[in-house]
Amino acid sequence: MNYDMNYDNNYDEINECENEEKDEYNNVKEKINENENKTDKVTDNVLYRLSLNPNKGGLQNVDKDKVNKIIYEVSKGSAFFKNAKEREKIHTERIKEMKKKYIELKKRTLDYEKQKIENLMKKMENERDLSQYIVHIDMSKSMISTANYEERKYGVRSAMPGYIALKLCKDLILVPPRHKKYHEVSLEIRKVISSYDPNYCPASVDEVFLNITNFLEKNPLYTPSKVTEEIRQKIFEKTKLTASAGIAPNLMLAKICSDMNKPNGQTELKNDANEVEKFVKLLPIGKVSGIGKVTERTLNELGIKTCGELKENMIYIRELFKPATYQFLLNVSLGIGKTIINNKWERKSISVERTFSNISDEQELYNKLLDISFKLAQDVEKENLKGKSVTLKLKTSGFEILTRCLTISKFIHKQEDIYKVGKKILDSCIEENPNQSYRLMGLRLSSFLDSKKNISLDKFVKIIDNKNTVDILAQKKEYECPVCYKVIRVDYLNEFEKHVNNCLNNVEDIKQSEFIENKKYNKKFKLNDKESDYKQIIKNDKIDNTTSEDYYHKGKQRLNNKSNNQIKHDVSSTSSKLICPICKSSIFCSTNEELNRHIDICLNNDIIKNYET
DNA sequence: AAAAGAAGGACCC
DNA sequence: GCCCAGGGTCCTTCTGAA
Repeated sequence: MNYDMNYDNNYDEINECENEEKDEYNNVKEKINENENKTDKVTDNVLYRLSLNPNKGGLQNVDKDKVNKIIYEVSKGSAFFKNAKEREKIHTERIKEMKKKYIELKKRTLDYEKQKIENLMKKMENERDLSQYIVHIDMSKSMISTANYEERKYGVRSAMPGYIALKLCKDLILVPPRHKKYHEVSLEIRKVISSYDPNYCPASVDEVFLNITNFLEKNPLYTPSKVTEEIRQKIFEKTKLTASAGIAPNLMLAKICSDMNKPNGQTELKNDANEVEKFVKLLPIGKVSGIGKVTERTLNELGIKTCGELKENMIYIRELFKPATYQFLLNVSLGIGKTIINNKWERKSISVERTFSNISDEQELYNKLLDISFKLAQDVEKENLKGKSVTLKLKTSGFEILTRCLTISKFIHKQEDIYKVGKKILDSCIEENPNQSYRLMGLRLSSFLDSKKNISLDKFVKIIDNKNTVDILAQKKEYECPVCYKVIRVDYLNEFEKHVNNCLNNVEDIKQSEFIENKKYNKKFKLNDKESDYKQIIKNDKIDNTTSEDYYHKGKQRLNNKSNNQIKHDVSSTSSKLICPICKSSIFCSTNEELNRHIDICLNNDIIKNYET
């Protein structure tokens, strides 16, 4: 079967393929039912979940029949399969509810709403930005670790468990990925690409977005497809790797296009409203990045297979889905996407997780935690991060995933500290469910203290001006410390700076106060037994009375102050007056936002210093 | 009362 | 001989309060 569709010329082919897929799917289903004598819907859907996704590239010429059967037979009865079934049941239930609602909605006329939504869509279409030429380059199919094209012919996909892959393809040799090589290669590629757009954005190891609009302007002899051709050619020369590419007026469409001519070809969607509409109308929703298995099936069950059908049904989508999803789907249905490439990525979390053979023994679990905390601390150090939220992730032997998160008031990065917090969570998990055995454990650090990003003095000055209270260059003023969340009164900025430095230095250790502050956590995780418990867990951590007092107050303060814009200057107000644990100055909190700004400022104390002199 | 934090999911590569 | 990863992001729902 040929899934190599050419969207530029033949749109009908898409529909044909869709039907063929469906037929084939039913075919497999029947065969399995024959063998297994099972006809329940759940199995049916689980199969859908486990089956190959025919939308993805590189799967033409695969005997999907056979592949699906093998996957099914090897998987059935496993804990994984049972879990998939369970999840599927829940999903199916959800869909049933939606359908009911959908039918109800269809009975109503909704003329007014329809009009409204149509107007909105028209407006969006009119404002469609067609001025940009975005290119998406995808190398993944030529270099990715587990499933290359040869293997794919056998139906092997990445993330497939080895034993299944081996059944599919007896001669399969699992080659360990060579990350170094990847790195070198991707550097080469990026070098090439940056000459066409210095602001390109690496979307992943093997994917890149770039905007060639500027290049085209400067080189009028080129056409978009010619530029892309050249890029791919250069990449090939340098790395001997093929790449597929998509050219379109926005990121979303470019990505879809790059998927259409794999592994070594390109597809262009012209910057023309009619072309885009035509393209989108017949586009299967599953092709869109962001619509995965679940959403695809949900929409399918509502009779929506293409973006065109999606567009027709937006009124119902609006009622059936949550606002963010609705907004997303609305854009999708119109083929509207981002036209600006944002290459500024900042990480929000960092994590390590490991799968292992089932463990129920407490001690072994703690050992795993130790290992993982080491690995995480290493990574954290490499990235030079400090965070104050630690999340423990566990997967039971039955493939159920649970995550528990604990946020403390200090930013941590050291292995011992990560371990301490992780252990606290693990303790409570074990207590909750003593004999549970697990097959995976993970730790994540988040809520970072960002020391470099986004801190400019301008911002600070502006904020202060807006508030019309403090001038940065004036003296005897109040500043909010970004670390301790408090307002400091100082005569000179360097005092303030000193304060911040102190705060930053003290960020290191987790003290008892950290845990005490987190009352909710204490309750939930049964940590009321303070002294004895803490002494064991946090060894060598002396309790600084002032500090713990203050943090306690701070926690209280924050809760008290949620909404009010109160009293920045009322020194006598007991509820708002705090002593900074670091510099011992009186401080006055109002909103968290302000406190955050304060943080930025403190972190930037170098700049402040320069400014001052 | 609103904002935030926690837990759970869906998705992507 | 093992026996469906691991690293991220974003969205949604629930909770809750000294």
